Amino acid sequence: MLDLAILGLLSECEFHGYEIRKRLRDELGLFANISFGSLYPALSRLELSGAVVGTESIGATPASAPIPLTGSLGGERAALRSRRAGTTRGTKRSRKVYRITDTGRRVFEELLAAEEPVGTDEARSFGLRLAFARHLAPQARLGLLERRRDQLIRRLAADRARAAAGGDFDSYTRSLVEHRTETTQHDISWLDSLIESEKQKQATPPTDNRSTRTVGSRSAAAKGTEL
Amino acid sequence: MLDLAILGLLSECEFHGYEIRKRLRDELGLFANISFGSLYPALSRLELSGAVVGTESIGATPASAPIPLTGSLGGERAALRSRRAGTTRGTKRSRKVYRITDTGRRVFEELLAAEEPVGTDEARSFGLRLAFARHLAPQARLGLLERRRDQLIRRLAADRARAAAGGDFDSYTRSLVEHRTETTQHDISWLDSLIESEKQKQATPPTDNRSTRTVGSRSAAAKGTEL
DNA sequence: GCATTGATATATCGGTCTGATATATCATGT
DNA sequence: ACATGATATATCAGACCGATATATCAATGC
Repeated sequence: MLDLAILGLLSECEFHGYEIRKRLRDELGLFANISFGSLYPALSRLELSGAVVGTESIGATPASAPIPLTGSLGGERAALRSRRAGTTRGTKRSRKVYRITDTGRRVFEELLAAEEPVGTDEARSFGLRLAFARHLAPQARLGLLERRRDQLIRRLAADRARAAAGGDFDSYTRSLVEHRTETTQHDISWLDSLIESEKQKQATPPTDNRSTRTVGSRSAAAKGTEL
Repeated sequence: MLDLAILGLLSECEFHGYEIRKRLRDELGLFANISFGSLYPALSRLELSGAVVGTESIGATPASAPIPLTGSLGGERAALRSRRAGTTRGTKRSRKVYRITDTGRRVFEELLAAEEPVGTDEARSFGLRLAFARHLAPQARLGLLERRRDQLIRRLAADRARAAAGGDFDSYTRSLVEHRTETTQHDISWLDSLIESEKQKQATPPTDNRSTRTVGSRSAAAKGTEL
């Protein structure tokens, strides 16, 4: 889960731990606030397995900055300032910058294409994979969408069975189940439109006919579903 | 989290571990498939702290069945059958039946009324508390709903900031964030209607004027929200 | 000037939950 | 007779979270 997110981030740019946390929090909103107690062990794990390499970057960076692309680090400004002021001592603030390796890219693609674990944070797992869907082969992408759709269909069936059978719910519980059902239906419609637009894209492979519009948004949902 | 769910279940009836798992899975759909690796430790924890007592119930139950209320246990049928067949040996299948104590009820109310942890499984945590909302004081119930609403408002703001600022998303990521935004809006509307109907209920406390209809379903959402 | 606050940065610890696995009893179908 | 599957409990490694510790530095206030 975390490994996939980290590798996905690093596949585009190199970062240090603290920055990875921020990106994961701000970029997609799928990870509220990754704990350092899971982030740093994850980075160690990935480094040990050779998926990433971490280089100790101890300030005092020369003007030809190999500073990572992040343009807003207090440390960098401090380094510049101290150099401008004539102090030769760079900042001693240590940052370990991580870079993905070829092995890492392979691992990333494996994780991304892997069968999703069921029952454990399904929504987050799917969301994360969808956010990196551009790295998937078209056919694998379609598989991802359809597996997620199946999950939701099963959930809808379970919710309906609950509503039909039991029934000894109080009004709060009843409202909870009702709302869940509606939400699941909405999710399924969304997936239907994603799947439809994905199939359309694959049907016309060569000429990229102005299909830059947001995928699956507001297009009539696939008619089959029977909600 | 699990403790709250377990105590809530046991507050109505006594169960053994396996049955608790089933109920948690089937009843609300909030827990997909609780792992025994968390369930049994949780029960031990609760027993050690005096919130529940577990009595080893080794089959051979007399006909005046103090069998827990679950009417569908293979073991029970087996016991009956073996008795009918003249065998004095009851089933040796051991089950540990857990019963909530007064301490446990107190702990349950504390957990239920406690400030929800943020960021960690917010949806599940809220859903669980809503399912037990009947055990809350009206004012605490309103607090629960309004805290949840605040969470969602914050999420909506964050998602909009993401959509506004960044913008270097591919079509999949864009669709993901769009869909999340819609879902959050839907959740807020739902909470608005729950809050509205809760306030209405509290405004007219004495005469229970036919308010048995499902709470907050289909009623015009509170107008203020500005979605 | 200098102290407090807050952002940046890494690390570790205890505790909770998951997934896998082991072990056993019993019912049912073939 | 034998396999399959539901019932029932238990344990383990590993992932993740929340809290906490530590340190550097910027900005703010007095």
